Amino acid sequence: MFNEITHIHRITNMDAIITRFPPSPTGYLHIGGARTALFNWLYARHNRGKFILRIEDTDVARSTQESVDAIFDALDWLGIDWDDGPYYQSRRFDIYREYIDRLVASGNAYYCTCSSQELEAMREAAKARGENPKYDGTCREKHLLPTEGAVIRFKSPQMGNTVVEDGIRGNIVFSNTEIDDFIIQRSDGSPMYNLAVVVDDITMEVNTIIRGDDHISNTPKQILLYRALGANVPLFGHVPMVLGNDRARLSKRHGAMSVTAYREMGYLPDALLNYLVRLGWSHGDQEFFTREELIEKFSLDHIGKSAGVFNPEKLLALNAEHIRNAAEEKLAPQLLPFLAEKGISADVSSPLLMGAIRTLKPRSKTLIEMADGVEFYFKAPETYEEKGMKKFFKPEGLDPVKQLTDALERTDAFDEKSLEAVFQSIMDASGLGFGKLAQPVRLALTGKTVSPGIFEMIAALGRDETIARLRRAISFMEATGA
RNA sequence: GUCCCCAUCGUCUAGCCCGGUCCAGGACACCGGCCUUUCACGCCGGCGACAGGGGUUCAAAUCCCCUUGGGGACGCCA
Repeated sequence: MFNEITHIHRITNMDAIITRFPPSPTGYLHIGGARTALFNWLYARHNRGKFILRIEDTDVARSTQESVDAIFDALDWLGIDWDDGPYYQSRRFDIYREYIDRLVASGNAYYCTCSSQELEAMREAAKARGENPKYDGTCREKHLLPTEGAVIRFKSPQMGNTVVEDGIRGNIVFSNTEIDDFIIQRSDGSPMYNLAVVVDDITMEVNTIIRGDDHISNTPKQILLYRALGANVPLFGHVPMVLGNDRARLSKRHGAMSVTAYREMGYLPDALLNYLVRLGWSHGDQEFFTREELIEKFSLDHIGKSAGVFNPEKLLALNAEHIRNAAEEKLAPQLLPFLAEKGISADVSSPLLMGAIRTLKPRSKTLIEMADGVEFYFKAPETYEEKGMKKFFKPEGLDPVKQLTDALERTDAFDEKSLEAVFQSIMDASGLGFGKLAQPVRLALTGKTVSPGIFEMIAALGRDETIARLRRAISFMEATGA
């Protein structure tokens, strides 16, 4: 795919790969955009190249500062950093003007005064003829001078082909008859997309463009622009798009599509990154990747060509796996906000938090689930689960629980091994099975019938709190006649 | 409508470029079982795909063509 020949031929500056991510700030950063950013970022990082962030806000009417901030926020959370920028196209109009002037001067562009009604009529006429709807070239040879309200069009060749050498798909041939004289400058003097990107990529020396395959049809136009401007054409790689479960292009109706929504739902950025990159890229049978592995192993030649369906369930499973594999110290700061929501303020590095996280890691698919599971460590139970009480707070269990509590009070070591020995001695003495002893204790400690393993949990909770909770439960049992 | 892209289990994919080792491998989901103090984790097993048709070849998931299906673009949006 990206073979040696292609590299030597296309990229003249051999020592650095320069990629970019150019979002237009018309909303939050969505899943698809994040994936594109990720591919470019990974490719640059893998090759020790440069990654540029550029805000494409030439459409002043639709661009907002809130969107810009939301994009920064999302990229920051994902840990996608940039080496250059952010550039704002809205601040580069002088540069575009200069290049447009060059195009007009060299006869590669011309002024056009056709009205939108006329344009609409042309498209209809072309369609009626069974052709691709396009501008018919009315003003092409008029040599119009700049006038109020005139646009500038690129004079594209009417014969021959333009071929896109795509690093992922190979060559894609377009007949130039399909490419019309597209507008490069609006009547208000602002540049249009195709012109602005090309000028930016030329001036920023971007030599590798990885983007969604919805841009394929723009590519021949851009190549024509590069040539007219006498610039080197960069290497293109069009990655397949992400679809919703109905195989339609991803949109809001497919559920949570903003990157930050996943932060709020308790996902780890590394899990989202892992999922997104695997949607379209593969490395043999490997499914789980750390961020470092991704940088090390990412390459363009294992990007598939077909569109993929976004599967939230697989993302969830991957998130669980990342939680399981993450260090407690790494999870703690990310968990804090979720605990805060429950009114729990914990010290990031407290032994209690570390222990709590350790016991919940294998049973939490999200940080929200983890926060729920961790809650009891910080809040002693105020009530006991109804069906648990009926089942486990029974008279015959009272005595063993008392004995266990006394025994725990006399125990120095509070590690899992010692705790197991203490339990064993009570079981031996009372003749009770493990479950008969463990379940009442679990209920006493957590208020619930479901929790982490009894020994790891007690070890994490600590002696004082464990005994206090057991005593409280004993009084409760005695008071209710259990 | 015109042009372009794509096509392996329900989904993400390995394999395809360099045909035989593939009666197609992994993962998610689902179903069984094991482990077990609860819930998970983990482990074992099951279900499940080369879109269809033509070629080429001793041999095709792999190469070629057609059909069908899906997606994208066609804007004074990006």
